[in-house]
Amino acid sequence: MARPPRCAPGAAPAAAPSSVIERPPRRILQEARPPGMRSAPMVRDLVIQLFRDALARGAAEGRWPAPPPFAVDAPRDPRHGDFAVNAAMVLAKAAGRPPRDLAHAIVEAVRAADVRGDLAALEIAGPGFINVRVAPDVWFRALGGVEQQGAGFGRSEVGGGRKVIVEYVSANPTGPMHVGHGRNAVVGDGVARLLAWTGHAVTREYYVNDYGAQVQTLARSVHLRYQELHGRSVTMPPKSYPGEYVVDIARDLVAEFGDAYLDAPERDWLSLFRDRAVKHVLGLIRGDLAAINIEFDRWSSEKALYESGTVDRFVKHLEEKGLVYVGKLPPPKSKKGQPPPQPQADEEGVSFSDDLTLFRSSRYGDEVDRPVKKSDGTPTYFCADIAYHWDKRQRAEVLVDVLGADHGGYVPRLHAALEALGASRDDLHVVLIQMVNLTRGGEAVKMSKRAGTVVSLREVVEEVGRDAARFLFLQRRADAQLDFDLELAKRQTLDNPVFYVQYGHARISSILAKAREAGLPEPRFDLEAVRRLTSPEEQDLIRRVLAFPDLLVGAALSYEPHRVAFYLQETIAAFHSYYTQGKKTGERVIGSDPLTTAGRLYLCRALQQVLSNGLDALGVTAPERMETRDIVEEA
RNA sequence: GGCCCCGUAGCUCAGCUGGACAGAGCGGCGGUUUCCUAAACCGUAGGCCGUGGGUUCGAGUCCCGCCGGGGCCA
Repeated sequence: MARPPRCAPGAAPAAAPSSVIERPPRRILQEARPPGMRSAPMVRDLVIQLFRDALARGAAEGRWPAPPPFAVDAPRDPRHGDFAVNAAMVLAKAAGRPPRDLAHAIVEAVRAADVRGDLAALEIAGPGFINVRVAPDVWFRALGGVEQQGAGFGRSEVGGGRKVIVEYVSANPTGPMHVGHGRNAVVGDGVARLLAWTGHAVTREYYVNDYGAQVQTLARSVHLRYQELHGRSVTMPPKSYPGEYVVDIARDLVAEFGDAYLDAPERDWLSLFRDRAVKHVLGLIRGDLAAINIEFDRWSSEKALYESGTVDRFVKHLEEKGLVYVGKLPPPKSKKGQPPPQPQADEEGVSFSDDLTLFRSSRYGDEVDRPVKKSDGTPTYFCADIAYHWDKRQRAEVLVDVLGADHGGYVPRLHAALEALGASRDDLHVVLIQMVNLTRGGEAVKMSKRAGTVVSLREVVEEVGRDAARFLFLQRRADAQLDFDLELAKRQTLDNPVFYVQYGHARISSILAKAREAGLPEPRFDLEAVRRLTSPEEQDLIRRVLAFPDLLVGAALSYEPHRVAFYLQETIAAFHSYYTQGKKTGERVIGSDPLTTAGRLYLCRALQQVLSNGLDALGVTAPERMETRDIVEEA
């Protein structure tokens, strides 16, 4: 079994998508909308509650069977009202009645339940949808929640304080981070932020592979450079780390130990050189991460798992549970017309001819049983990794691993391990990160690990800036290949999405500043004022603002931070459109009527808050103002 | 050879765990400015959602086959 690097090799040229889309654990979804758990009443919840009550009463009175889960969604077409409810359609079969017929009955029941008159209209449409139009005042009142919660608007408790460990990056400590690692880091951090926003107790964790073959190779590379610094000429073998940072490490060792290890046997220096090298490289990685504003709560060392005896105890545990046996791996199938394959050890020194200790993962959905101990009795990488996952599972209820997409094949055995050990496979959710293709003005930036032309994350961040790097990494679903154009990322124009969104925030801030200069009162929530927000554009913006908390819940529970990026772009586009619309009439936000102006300013403030909170959830800054650049007219 | 993923507008991609006529950005074409940022907006062209079946009241979304691209195990 190969020892997998834990991050996507973003440097590989022209690779295509491969992914496993996993769904959030079911039990979280079911608890996703506990009634009354939000501090501010959300409009959608109100509709759900009214339908639930009405359906429950009807069922109790025997008018129809107990309702299955039904959907309350905002329809794409605003003519279909504020929400479309499919309750009649999902209930029709069990009730033995045509959907539209049943819909009439349900509408009657909901009308009866709506004692406060929160619903302005209920219509039956199409195959049996019930289109709901909420009374305008319900929307207006809900807008007060934005001011009330401020920087916390959008926070929810759907996580119920559940402990989640998000493991991401976990790049081998053998060199600085490259762009592929960067995407993993930013997505992982985005997932962690979203989970925190939705009431989970999040630990961000980095698994340091500081024990196996890779870091020994690093140590040997350092030793070669160490010899070189003593005036010997060396050639770096193909499987070594030639980077300049390796020379730095060697230089430190020369300064400290002189030539003490120049001709010493490997056993004298290997672990010393390894430990020094790992420490140095982790410093580099920490710096790379800091440059994009990422910090971990915990660095878990593979080596420490061995040294503390955790791995040995874990193997004993597997033996006691009868989950392992001694046997051989099935030999690889020989192709037609080709000689049978010869036993050949893989990177970790495992061959199908060896007697291995195998974990019965095939009982739990894996293709074959996986070795946990090699023929010499030493544990495999996989063994330590499941020991680590088991340890994490003791510390948290839900685990998230952010892995490179080339680890798709690794996922079933992790699931198998959790299930075998008495947890649920759904306790671990894996986010697979696809390749990053770096381009500059449309031209592919050629990268090759072997040729040493991999572009480092640091270079990219220094060139395009932290915010652009973060936002663009979150622009796409994690499991879709990402084209990252350095030229575009750097551009300070509207075709750069991060700029577009940030500019929107700055523009709104500048409008609010203008109002302040004009001596207008600070925008506060005032029902009378916001009731003036009746234009289609304003109504649309109100609904967008109030959809924000639900958006965060959906993004968090499906581990998809890219949804937030899309939401922000769409929302600010709607504002720009509204603003320009007003320009035609000569009156945009600040107008002649004080009450209307107050309502519009409050809407601006609410939008500003939502943009700022959304950007925060992505770890991107929300600037108050942006430098006005002179527009050079081209003659 | 076995397993897995992907295939939506010229390009890059969304599509909220099946819902009502398929969306955005870029690019193309045509417009809008007495600034509370035109670093913006509006309009227009462009898609048998790879393909053939199936499930369903209803499929871009779920199931099976095929074609094409990729990944993992070998």
